[in-house]
Amino acid sequence: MVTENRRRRVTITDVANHAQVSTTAVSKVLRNAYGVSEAMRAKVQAAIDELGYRPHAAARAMRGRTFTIGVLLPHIRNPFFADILDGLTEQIGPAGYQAIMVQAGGTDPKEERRAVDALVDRQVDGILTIAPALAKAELEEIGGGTPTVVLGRHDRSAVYDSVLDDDEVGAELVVEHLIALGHRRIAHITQADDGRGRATALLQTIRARTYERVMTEHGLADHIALAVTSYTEEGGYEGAKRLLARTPRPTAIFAGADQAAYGTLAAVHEAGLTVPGDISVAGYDNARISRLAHISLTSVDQDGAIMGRTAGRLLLERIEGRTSAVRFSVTPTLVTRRSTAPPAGAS
Amino acid sequence: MVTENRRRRVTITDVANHAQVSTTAVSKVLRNAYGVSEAMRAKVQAAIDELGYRPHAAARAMRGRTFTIGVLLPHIRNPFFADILDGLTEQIGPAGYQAIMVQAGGTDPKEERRAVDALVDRQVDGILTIAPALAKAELEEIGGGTPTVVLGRHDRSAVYDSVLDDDEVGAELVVEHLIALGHRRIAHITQADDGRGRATALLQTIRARTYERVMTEHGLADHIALAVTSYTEEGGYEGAKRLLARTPRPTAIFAGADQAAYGTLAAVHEAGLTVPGDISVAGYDNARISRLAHISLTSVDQDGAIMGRTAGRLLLERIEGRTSAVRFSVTPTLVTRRSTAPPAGAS
DNA sequence: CAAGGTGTGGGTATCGTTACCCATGGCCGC
DNA sequence: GCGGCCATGGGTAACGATACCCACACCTTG
Repeated sequence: MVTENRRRRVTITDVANHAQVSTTAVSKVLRNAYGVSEAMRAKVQAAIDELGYRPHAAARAMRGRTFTIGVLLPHIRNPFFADILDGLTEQIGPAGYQAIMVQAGGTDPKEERRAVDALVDRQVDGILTIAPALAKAELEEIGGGTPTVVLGRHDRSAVYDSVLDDDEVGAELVVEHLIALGHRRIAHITQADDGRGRATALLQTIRARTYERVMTEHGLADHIALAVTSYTEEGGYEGAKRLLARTPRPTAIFAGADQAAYGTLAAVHEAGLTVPGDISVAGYDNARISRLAHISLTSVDQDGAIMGRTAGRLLLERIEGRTSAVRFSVTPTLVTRRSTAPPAGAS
Repeated sequence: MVTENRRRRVTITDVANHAQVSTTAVSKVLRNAYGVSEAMRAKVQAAIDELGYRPHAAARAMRGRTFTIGVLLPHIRNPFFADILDGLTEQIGPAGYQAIMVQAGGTDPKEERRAVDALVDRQVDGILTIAPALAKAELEEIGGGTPTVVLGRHDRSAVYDSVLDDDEVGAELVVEHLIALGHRRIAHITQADDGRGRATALLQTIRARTYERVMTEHGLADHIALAVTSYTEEGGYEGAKRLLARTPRPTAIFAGADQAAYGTLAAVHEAGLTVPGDISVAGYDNARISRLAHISLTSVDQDGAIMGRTAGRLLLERIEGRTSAVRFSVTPTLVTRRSTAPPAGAS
């Protein structure tokens, strides 16, 4: 350990001495606890300011709260997560809470579990998991130990809260849009679930099933074409290459996420085809980059900021003692841009 | 506090009882400390596995290490940061360390300081700050208290380590490339520094100065045109709009970061101009999306994974006791793509 | 064979904070 | 006027782990 001229931290005892009161009194002021006179509060606050005292979160964790919310991200490449995080921070910051993030490292449930455990070991007061691939039983175990909000899954649970967008509505919007444009050979790129059990709760499953349902409802069951890769650029590229190799070729590709749509655009271009001339492409998430003129991707917009804010509010409520489970759903909207158009040869 | 059927955590005492040894012995096994026989290690490990024990990081923090590295990110929208983080994780993971991230919330030094303090309060063993806007004095204060690596700044410090790419080389590559293509009216979009002091250490400053220097060296000093906004899509859009309004219009725009280049592309397109027909555009960072056929942005590649790995290595070394300061520099390379071409009217 | 080294295990104080409970004094109501 | 309530402040024992030091057995060496 480097101990050069590392000066000692200011502790609650220093503050207590300086203000001529007990550490208990200081602690009460810090926590806004009951039983503190206005004079006491002022005196202690003055000492805190004077000494530049900050509570030691690790010490707090031994007895009380850490005022920390842990966020589990699958990775930090998806710009949509940034909106969620901004909403979360906006909500919990004023209450004195700090968000810390850990990367789950892909879609491996083992890695994800390790990452959640890292948060639990650090004694966070609440956990927000974003689109976790974990089994529901594991999520419930986590939720049983720490207030938890799960974002982006359609499970219903009694021990944790859910925040999600209505993926069924979103996927329907896209497929109906493409069909309305005149497309019939519409393909879909989805993400594999490496779960061992039923994955009906995963958003990629909902999006894929809805695609199949809407196609079927329109009598297009024979044109269903799925590529099961992943919601990444690589996945979109790989999936599109496979779909484009089919005969007859699809005239539209609905990628389950914008990230995958970017890869799709690259594959289409590489195949010497144009968007939307030869192939229409649509995504899901409405990431900022999708708005750029050069990409101009038709996509489904879900309000990440609201989802993040809500997740924060639900966590604070649970930390304060709520035990009933809540489910909050956002209705998405379709944003049509230049990446989708009627198929060649349509009227 | 929710205390429904929250079962007690397995502690080191439980493990010690179960293995019929002292807690000290268990602690030694956990830390791989000296003075443990092979038999003892096996016995304790068995008890740990059997009980599913995990050390309580907060309790550890009171006396020893937390095995946690804190990462300060300006925000999580820049995909380049993901590469850095992947490199870091790859390096520190096998050593038993976990990375936690906090968002600094823009370029406000106050917010940044708050975020770093949050890490310090959580007793992380080391801190990696990515392109911080903090004053050098503050960074040194932090480095004096916790092993610190600063990424993306050109300061030289005796108390923290630096990891950076040679921004002078990178910027020179871009400007020379554009000049070689035949451009003369080359503009640059840079990021404002809200620092009160000299900002010569900030990478945006180096990139901007180098741009000016190379222009001057080629006798193009009269054509220097700077837009001072920020390294974001919005900043690039805004900056490009201003630059395009000039008379005569520039024929090439060098955006100091890919994110800003995306905004530039949007502004160029919106102005009814084409890339690279009317305007060449180049960026810096070589983000993955820049490789997409639809964007195909000429950019400067800096190897984020290596930078992240190196930062991790340096932090581990410092935690182990190194006190001398180290500076690690990566030499960037230029990746030319279709967004740059000779100006209209050039031979 | 004594003296000292070495390898291994354990006892205990301690980190900074809060939960829990007790002490005190003023005030109220009967 | 007295019992009891309330508001306020403080004392103290934890929380779970590790740093530090000591105890002991066994081995080496002169």
